[in-house]
Amino acid sequence: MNNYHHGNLKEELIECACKLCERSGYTKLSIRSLAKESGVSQTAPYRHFKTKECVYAAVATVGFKKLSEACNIDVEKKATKKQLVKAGYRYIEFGLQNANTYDLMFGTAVGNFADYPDLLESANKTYDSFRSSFSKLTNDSEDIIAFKCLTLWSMVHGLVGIIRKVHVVGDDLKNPSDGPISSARMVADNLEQHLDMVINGLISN
Amino acid sequence: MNNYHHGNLKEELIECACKLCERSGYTKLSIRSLAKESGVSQTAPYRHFKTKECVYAAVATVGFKKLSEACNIDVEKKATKKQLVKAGYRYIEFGLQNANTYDLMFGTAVGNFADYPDLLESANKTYDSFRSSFSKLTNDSEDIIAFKCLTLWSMVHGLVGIIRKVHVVGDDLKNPSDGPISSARMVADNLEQHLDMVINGLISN
DNA sequence: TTATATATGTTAGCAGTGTCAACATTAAAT
DNA sequence: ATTTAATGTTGACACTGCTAACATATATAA
Repeated sequence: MNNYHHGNLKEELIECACKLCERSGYTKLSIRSLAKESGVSQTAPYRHFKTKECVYAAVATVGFKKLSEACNIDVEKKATKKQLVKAGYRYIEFGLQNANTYDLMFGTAVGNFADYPDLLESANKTYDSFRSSFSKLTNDSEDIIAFKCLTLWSMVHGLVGIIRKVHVVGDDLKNPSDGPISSARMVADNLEQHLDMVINGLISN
Repeated sequence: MNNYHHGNLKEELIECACKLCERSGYTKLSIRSLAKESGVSQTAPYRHFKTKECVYAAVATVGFKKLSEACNIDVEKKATKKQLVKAGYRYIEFGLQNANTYDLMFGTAVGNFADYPDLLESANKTYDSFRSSFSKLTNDSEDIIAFKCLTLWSMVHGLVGIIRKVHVVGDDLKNPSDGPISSARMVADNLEQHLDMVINGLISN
């Protein structure tokens, strides 16, 4: 009960890392700053995370859980097309509003998910519920479902990346001067059309 | 003509940076290693690049030029749907075969393209030729074209990201143990179907 | 209960990094 | 020919990931 041992360091480090990553991006996160924030010595985090990449993996794991919640795909009920469009919309919203965390989840900072069982499981759950919902909209075979699911996922994933990167104004690509969110708003009005169009193509084919 | 001045340092640094970035990823690149490779002092690169991000921007600039070439969209001739599908295919191929460079072009390592005029121009050219080709397939208004173009671009961009990240095997996402290229091959057989499906949806609507 | 083993935290330090200031040398401009 | 600007060098600072050696608290077992 002495304060030599923190008692809850790992959880606090993860929480702190999530906050720091989302606020400033994962490149700005250092083990040392993490330790300082938790009022602990520079190398204490190494008792809980072998490398910095392990910290990234922990943040990404939390990220996938949040993404699942955000999309809020209810596997029990029969999914409708409208629900699916909404899930796609929420996916994009999540990607834009948690851009730095999203980088960690889909970028290269965490090399191989297989090295991080929790992360792998968290990512799989997200995808499974996505695919499971999709399968209820069609009588296609599993192969075709996987195929179409990949198409749709690529669509929303790609939109997150592109929207964040550019304004599409006339003939030019321009960087958003006012942040990704308002850049997204430009597209948001048409976003459901995008999704609807693609989903229609998929489920009617 | 003495060897105190290198004479061609900037070009050599860029070339070297491109090579190192593509080989090992941009995180492994250091100004110092770059200088060493060019046989010059540690801080010499700072005469040509104010910060490390400027080096990244230079690599990304070259990347966009290569991407344009790879897609090989001939603006003069009238584009066909087949050509467009092929361009999409080549886009994905480029993204997979130059994954590390692609990260630099579409990731967050280079913050604001507007800070790097060459990069902005290079990126704009790539997009312009893409959009220009697309516009020849339809009689839609410019707004609709931009809208559909964004959809298609997101599609291929998203596929690059997703294919690199995962194997889709049954119910699970699995990391490719044998690198992104062979992971892509798994999808490659159906890739033209993907693109064809989406493009059909776009130009027939 | 006491002894031991394990988990967790600390201190000191290495090798590497981006970046800057001050200085040296060469090429370009006047 | 002299000045100026461009380019390269040296030395240094603050920061980083990470390791080894040591300290302390907690869990386990005798």
